[in-house]
Amino acid sequence: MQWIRPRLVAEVEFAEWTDDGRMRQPIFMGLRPDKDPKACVREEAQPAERLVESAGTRPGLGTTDVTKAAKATGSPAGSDPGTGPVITHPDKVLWPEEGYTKGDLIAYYTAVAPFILPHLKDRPLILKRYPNGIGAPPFYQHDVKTAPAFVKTIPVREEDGSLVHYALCQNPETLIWLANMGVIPQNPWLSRAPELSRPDWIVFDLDPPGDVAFPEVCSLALYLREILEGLGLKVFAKTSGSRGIHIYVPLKPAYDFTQSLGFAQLVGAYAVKVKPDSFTVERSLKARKTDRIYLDCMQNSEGKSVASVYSVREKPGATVSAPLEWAELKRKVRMEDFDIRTMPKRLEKRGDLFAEVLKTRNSLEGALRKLEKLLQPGR
DNA sequence: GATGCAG
DNA sequence: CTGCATCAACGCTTC
DNA sequence: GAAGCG
Repeated sequence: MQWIRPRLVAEVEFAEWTDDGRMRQPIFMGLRPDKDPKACVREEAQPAERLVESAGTRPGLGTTDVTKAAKATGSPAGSDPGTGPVITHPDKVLWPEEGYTKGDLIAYYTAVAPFILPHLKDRPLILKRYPNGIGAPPFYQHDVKTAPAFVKTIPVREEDGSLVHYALCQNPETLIWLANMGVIPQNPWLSRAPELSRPDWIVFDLDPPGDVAFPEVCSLALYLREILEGLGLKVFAKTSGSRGIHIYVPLKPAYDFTQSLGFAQLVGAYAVKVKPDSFTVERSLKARKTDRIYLDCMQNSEGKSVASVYSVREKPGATVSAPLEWAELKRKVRMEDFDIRTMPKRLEKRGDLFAEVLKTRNSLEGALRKLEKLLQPGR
């Protein structure tokens, strides 16, 4: 048993709700010093909640205040489902160059929670944790053995027979808890519970080498869009927040990973066939020509993840993965235009430009027929 | 960043 | 009590 | 067989 005194507690009001119970408008009240030294909270590790709840995951209304909740219920903070996340070391600097702290990260995710949560919902998360900031080595965590009650997890049987409990991010509390654990980007699977072996999107990662400028990446993203739309697919783009562009092909969850990966690789082969001086699918860095954009299709394997839209990246400037309208790819957008400070304003102004991704359900049959025709020798 | 275990 | 290890994994490649 | 790659 251990006693923790939270130095600060998050004050977040969750005021409005959509019909299906998702948060619409969070009001981040900032971080408040814990004034009462006696208001120590006993944080007891709990076995993570094992059930996947489709409904009823709605977090507690009102101010999420650990201290108050603990007092009110008289029970240990971690064991009360109505209790919010405990924030530790909010002043810890995670981006040394900019001086951005863990508190900044938490404030960001709180602000964008209503927009990012629908994209994370029901997707197992691969936690990539940076407890000591982006300049120190991170570590990965798949199995979430202990977590507060508000964190839902889903058991997944691994190939070796072992059981791994993946976290699902179903509510704002979990988002804050993750950020507090040093999780900077959110890395969800490409499939959702309960259909974990059926991806509901394909991602093409256009990853430029050091000597290809961003406008060139944008122009090739537009070209890949032409290819995919020519196959009859509705597709969407976002910045990766690192150097490249991610193109999403939303799917009806009807294919397995072998099929979606196979399709992605065929598209990759076709892109290289048509523009061999621009694209490469060569995975080895050494064998890869340094003036070509790496079209990474291998991310579409089972159990892999791609940094989600609105994820903060572990990069200088605390850039975020930002959805783009196709017209924006033709204009002068820069990766650095979208960061931890500017994204909330853009969301307020433009709304969720990736909302359609969750409503679109492409089929692959027709596209595959067309693609096979295009790939026939002699064409 | 949190845990659990060795010393 | 302090200190230290642990916290993933997949297909494919080249060395 | 090990190590690199994303």
